[in-house]
Amino acid sequence: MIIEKAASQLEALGNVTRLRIYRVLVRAGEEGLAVGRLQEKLDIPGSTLSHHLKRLVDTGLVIQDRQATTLICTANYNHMNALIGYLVDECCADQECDGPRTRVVA
Amino acid sequence: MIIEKAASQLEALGNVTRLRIYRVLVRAGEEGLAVGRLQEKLDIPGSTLSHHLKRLVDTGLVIQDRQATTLICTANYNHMNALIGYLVDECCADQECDGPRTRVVA
DNA sequence: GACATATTTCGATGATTGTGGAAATAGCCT
DNA sequence: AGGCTATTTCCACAATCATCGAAATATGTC
Repeated sequence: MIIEKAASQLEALGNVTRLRIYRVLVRAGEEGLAVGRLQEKLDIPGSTLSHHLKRLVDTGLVIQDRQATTLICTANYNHMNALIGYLVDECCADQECDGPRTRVVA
Repeated sequence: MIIEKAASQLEALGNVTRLRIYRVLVRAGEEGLAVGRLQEKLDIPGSTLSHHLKRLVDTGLVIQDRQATTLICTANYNHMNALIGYLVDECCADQECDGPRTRVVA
């Protein structure tokens, strides 16, 4: 994981509208959700939604899969876990650490 | 955790300069690092560093503690863990989930 | 008080972002 | 081809951001 990628992913999540979108997709799980369903759930104009979705897709946090006319969006858990790992993996590397730790479990 | 706070924390981390600052502090552990030491390590103009540090402090991700003329900065692990928890806590709530999971351990 | 060091605030500039309506495109069906 | 639905691209605008030099402030020492 290079820092530019981590930063762009964090920045993608660092906007209320995009974070709402992402959380709905996280809740939706592996089945994902069509763009239209997202739009209904979130009550956002299509152009705005499309714009934000593109940013999430560009960073790899969201995957889109076309099924006929509808686009199914799913949260990419692998990228999310890599990002979280990046944030915590060097915790206290320079120092003794007694604080809480986070780890990714299978 | 309200979504506005999570988003502002993510946005704070979503900038290469601030992420570099934050990671150095994470590595530094509980002892933290003075602003001056950060500046040396990162080779950033003081005004720029101060500006970014302020954003990290405002969101709660970094704590500053004055010791005489120097300001010691430390990463706030509790806030970081709360943020990570917010990102993953509702994973697949609407669906069966076989994907990887993340949890915070003591 | 004078001075030294650490850090922040001010101010200005160019760049990027968020928003959403209108028009365009993509894919399917008959 | 024509029509229908789903989604994106285009465009414009105001708002926010990143950067950093210069000046200001804070805290301690002599």
